[in-house]
Amino acid sequence: MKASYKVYIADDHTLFRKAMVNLLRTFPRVEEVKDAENGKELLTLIKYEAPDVAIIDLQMPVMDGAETCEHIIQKFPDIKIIILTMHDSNKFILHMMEMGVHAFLLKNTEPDELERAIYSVAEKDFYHNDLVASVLRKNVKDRKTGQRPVFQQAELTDRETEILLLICRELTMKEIGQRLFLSENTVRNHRVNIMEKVGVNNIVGLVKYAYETGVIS
Amino acid sequence: MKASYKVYIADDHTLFRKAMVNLLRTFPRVEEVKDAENGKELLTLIKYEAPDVAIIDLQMPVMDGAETCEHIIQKFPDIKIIILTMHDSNKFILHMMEMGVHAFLLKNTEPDELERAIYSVAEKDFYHNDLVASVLRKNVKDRKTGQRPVFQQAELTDRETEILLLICRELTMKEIGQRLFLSENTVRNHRVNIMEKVGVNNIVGLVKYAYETGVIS
DNA sequence: AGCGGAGTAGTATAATTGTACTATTTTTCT
DNA sequence: AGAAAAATAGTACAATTATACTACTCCGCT
Repeated sequence: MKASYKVYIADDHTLFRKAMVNLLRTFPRVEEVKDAENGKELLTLIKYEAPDVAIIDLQMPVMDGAETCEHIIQKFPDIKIIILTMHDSNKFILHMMEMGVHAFLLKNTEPDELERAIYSVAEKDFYHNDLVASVLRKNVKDRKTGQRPVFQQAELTDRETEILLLICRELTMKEIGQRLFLSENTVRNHRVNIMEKVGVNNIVGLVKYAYETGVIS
Repeated sequence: MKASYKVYIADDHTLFRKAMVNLLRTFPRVEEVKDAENGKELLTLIKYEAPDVAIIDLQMPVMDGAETCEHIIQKFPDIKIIILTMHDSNKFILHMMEMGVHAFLLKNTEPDELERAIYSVAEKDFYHNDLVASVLRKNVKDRKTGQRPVFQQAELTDRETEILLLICRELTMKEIGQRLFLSENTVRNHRVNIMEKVGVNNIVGLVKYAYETGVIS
């Protein structure tokens, strides 16, 4: 067991990130802190020198949390990952647990829970908390009601993402078809496929999905 | 000119809030920092002892940023207010400028800009930055294109907010009617009125409005 | 050479939303 | 007490979305 750890943090909100750096430096067993604005920047830092723990915001532009984690887990399996997220409803959590992420914290946890989580993932490989427990519970429920389990969540294709973005811009299928030189029917099929994939059954669910996964804003 | 200031901060994300408290304490001319989880709690603190500057997250549950500001400005006109917001697209900024808010910062500003803003509002009553400038520009554009100017934005009634929330939970008008013991028609009328008020013409616009103004998540 | 995924396009029907009004009752404010 | 705002409920029609399928083409992979 190491006495102290290198911790990196990636978050696009500078104020939050810098404040977190400050906070992390107050933790006695954190010896070094670096910060990155997005996933790409974090990977650059990591290539130069690997940390013990990486704290990653799930909602980021440029390279989002999920994508960043995938890279890190594949190329730097020794780095422990703590995900920060806004919403407990997050549909990706289970998927990311399977991927091998080590902890999930809501942004409204207490600083000392973060501290405990850091030491826990560094030493015991995983930090189990209420958020994780509730996601597991939800997954069981989903299976019972016959809904698509969260971890079967498929990624959207480029075309699908493009159409989702236009839906979120308040365009109808007809308008999207005109803009992309596609049949209205094709666009509608894409939308149905997207709804299938993300597990919702109306347009409101799509917009929420877009917000919650960082596809927009 | 005072040598140092009392600063309070209200934000529902504990981790961010606590980290901000830490950060604020590193500012040499900030002598005291207190934090609150929401608007209501902030007002309680203020009633006990008024700060020089209040930093408020626009997106909060319980009592949101806009509501909190209104209270503070009316009852404690000496307190300077700095608003923190995620999105630069925020429809309320102009309205709140008219209300008398003293500064607006995106959550991705640098810590030292926050520091400058605190001293500026405390001494010169206002902190003018790019965000404010861009909102003013947008407003001019809106007037030109004949769109509803941002500051004419009407507030939603309690019932309307209640229904907007249920719409965002992916319920249809029928389901909302059943839940609230209302006619489906009544719910639909409310929705039309909401769409009128917020200046959109479909449900996607409503959900986006809810996200961007902090009505949800 | 054939399989699977992605993208394209279609038909058909049911359900819901969007638009445009009128009208009554209740609450709130002055 | 009277006016204004909010909440309630309705009708009618157009447009869009939701559900459930089939079918063809193109491209990359093994």
